[in-house]
Amino acid sequence: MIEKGLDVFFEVFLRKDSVFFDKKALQSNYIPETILHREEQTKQLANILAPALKGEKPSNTFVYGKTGAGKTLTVKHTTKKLMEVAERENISLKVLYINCKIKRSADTEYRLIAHLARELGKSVPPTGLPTEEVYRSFFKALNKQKQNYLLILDEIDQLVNKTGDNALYNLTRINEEDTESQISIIGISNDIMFVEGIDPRVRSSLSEEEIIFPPYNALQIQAILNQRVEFAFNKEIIDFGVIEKCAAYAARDHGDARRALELLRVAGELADRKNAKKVTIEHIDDAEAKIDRDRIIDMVATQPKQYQLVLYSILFLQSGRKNSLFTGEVYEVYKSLCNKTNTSILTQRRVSDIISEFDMLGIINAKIISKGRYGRTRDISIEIPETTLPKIKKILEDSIRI
DNA sequence: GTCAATTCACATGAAAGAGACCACGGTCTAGTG
DNA sequence: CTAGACCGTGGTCTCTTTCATGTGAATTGACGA
Repeated sequence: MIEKGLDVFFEVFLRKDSVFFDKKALQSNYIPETILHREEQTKQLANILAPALKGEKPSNTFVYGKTGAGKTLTVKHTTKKLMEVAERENISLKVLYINCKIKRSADTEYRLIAHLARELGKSVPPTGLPTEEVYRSFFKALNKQKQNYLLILDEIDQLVNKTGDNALYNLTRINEEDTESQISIIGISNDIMFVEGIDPRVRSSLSEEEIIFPPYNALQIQAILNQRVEFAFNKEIIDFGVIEKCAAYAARDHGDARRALELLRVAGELADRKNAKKVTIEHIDDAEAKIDRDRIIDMVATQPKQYQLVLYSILFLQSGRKNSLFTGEVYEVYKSLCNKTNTSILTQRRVSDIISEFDMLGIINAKIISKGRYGRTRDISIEIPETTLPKIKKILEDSIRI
């Protein structure tokens, strides 16, 4: 019976009209043919990279801008065009794109170099080798053939924050040594202040050129959305004012185009699920709420057990009363919770760090306050919307109690 | 009443340890010719 | 003789602990008016 129901469901699903024509255009890895409102930056970048076509080494470049400002998109787009010409003209040039933020991919020195070596056709184990060894392997691959490399390090600030500037220093020094190949580095960062913290030698050689991506304003986001809507949705599906609303939402926090596109996509999905003929403003509102909720739920559910215990302690304490709570109290509750669930107890030092990590994730709000004679502590309050709280609690209870 | 010293309850940093992973090379063992 | 199992060594990486130091204002207590 159920089987039959499913069959029907899938068939209906297949034949159902969708508001989407091609959802791909709304996904974040989609590269449109023309990039709107980034002409200036594209030109700058093209100017910097062009020498590569003549076999010269382009300057190392730093690209700044807030999330969703089109940095990655522009860089990818430009290098892609560059490669097309290079291939046509038979110029030996290679572009390596690495996102330093992706876990277990390139977020440490070892992994970055290992990743690079692998890109050059060396097989490097994910761990076990001395970093030196991996460098050697990488250099060897580099020298095997004369070629210019364009190394794009996306979210480079993550790499440096976590592991220091050692890797960057070594990479910039490759060109000083007498090697066959040359490497140009394009660093992409969300954080403008981040260069302040790195070794001056690295900084000067790394940021020979700088390109800054200002955030989009609401009008520009509208234009971008309109461009994507052409491809993504069927004709006349988008209700009046939807684009504007989407753009307004996204422009509200630093013109994040990625967010605007996600909003639109989720709104479309919601409309689909409700069998609506059009995507309306209400769908946008729902989508905004849903994105927020999903984000938090996902974050909470994927936390390690110890983290969940700490979070549960906070929720537990908060639900009992109105006033805010402090680290010491949370730690006491956490300890007893550990005893109940047979979990090893972490030190207060560690729990303190965990609390501050939750603060960074935006799940809680932890302000450091001084209570004078009565010490210094964090003033903790929960940032999760009322409506989502019960669900979060349920998730935590389920995963802790086992 | 005023002002500097004290004190609390943690925050914050640095360093080092534990344990999970993994590669590599050497040794042992069993199977093969 | 050789392939494969097994072990010890040495490496990375993440999560923790340990030890040390920092911090901001309420409180205290000496001091002077």
